[in-house]
Amino acid sequence: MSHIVGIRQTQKLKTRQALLDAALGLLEHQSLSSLGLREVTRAAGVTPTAFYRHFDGIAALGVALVEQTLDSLHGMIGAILAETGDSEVRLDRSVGLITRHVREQPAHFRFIAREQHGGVGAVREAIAAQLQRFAEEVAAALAGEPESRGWSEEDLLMLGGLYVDHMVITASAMLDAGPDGDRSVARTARRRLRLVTLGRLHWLDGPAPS
Amino acid sequence: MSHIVGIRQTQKLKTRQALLDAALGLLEHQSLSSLGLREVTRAAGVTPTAFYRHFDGIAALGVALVEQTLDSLHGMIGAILAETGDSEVRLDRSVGLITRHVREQPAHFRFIAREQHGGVGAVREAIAAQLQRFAEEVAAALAGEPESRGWSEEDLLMLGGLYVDHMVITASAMLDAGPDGDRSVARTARRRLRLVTLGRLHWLDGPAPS
DNA sequence: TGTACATCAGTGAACGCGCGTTCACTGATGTAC
DNA sequence: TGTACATCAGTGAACGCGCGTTCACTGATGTAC
Repeated sequence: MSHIVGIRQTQKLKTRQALLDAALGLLEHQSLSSLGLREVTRAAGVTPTAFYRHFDGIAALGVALVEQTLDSLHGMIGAILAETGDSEVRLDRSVGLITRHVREQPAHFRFIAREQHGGVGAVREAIAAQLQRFAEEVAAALAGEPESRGWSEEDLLMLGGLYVDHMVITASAMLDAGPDGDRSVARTARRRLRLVTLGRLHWLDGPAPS
Repeated sequence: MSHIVGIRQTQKLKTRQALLDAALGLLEHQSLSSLGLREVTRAAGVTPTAFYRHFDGIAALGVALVEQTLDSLHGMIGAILAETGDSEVRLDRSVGLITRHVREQPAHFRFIAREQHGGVGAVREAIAAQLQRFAEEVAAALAGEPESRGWSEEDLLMLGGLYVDHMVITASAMLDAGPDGDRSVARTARRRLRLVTLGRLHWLDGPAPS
């Protein structure tokens, strides 16, 4: 019981992380299904054989990458939900937070956008499950706001999902646009959010949803 | 000048189409960047060498596939825009049209959703250009409606893009959900559209957009 | 219409290469006493 | 603390395989006269 973490385990985790980091870097310009095991180990500085001490294969590494990557998105969502104040200001800050995170962690967002509909089933499912969790978290936060009085669970989840999907779309658009296009993408994202917010405020005016 | 189309040209086009069809079929379960040239020619029933009579490489085939595939989406968008009548009914019909098209041409939608953020730059750009065109078409159609009085060009384009993005998201969700999930995905899609429509109707009530 | 030549879509053999996976191994770390 | 043994993360050689691309070719189609 002596060591809580031994030298061995520490080193193993370091190698594992090196593999994950190397993979994420390589995925900037290709997709997971074309990523080679030898390519990853070469970039990580270990032999191909060592890979199998950590993952069954590239698909398993992809799933691990989903967990790790979505932690960073989770922090961002938390920060957005913590925003308070006038809705126009909040909306501005939300888009600002997305912009900053995308610029700080471009590889993470690119990975999620790319593999969300990518060729590796297990990874697609892992991403879908995490984004679903995010949508539920957003829905739960929305439920606490006065604007949501009278909303059904289902409608809150619909709106939460809409926000999450838009976050991914906006991040992806920023990546495609490059730093020079940030302002323009942010401008459009703000307008889209404003439109959705307006729809939200008048949701209960309309005909009963079917 | 005798023949408008000779036997040779006809046969060549047939082989080219066989390559495109074979590729689209194979892309159901993988992404373009992992698709092999030999794999495609094998499925199309020609030798690997023949491929080069039609395309420079897999990326060029991908771009050709974008053109072909988006023609089918274009028809769908036209059908949606042609819908008239009460907004609740239109919205219902639009979602119905998407559902039907997705079930009839699943490979086309899957390809677009997957490669929109995929690993092949030329293909990503081709898809982005076509979706931008679609957004402009939708914006032009929206401009003619009475609900758009007072809307700026920029806002119309923002809304057009929002509709197009949602069409892709909905189609992708249908594919992921499988036939049994169609009803539930359609239900959520209708609500999202309804929310956006409500936002549209109150767009000019809010503060001046910045 | 018939003939002689040109074109060119598709063939089949060949190439060098990097891939994923296996195996027996090494030597540092961990454990029992 | 010291010793003897067990564990196991990472090594390095080897394998068979399918890949993309090249090349000279064939024979049906097209063209000129």
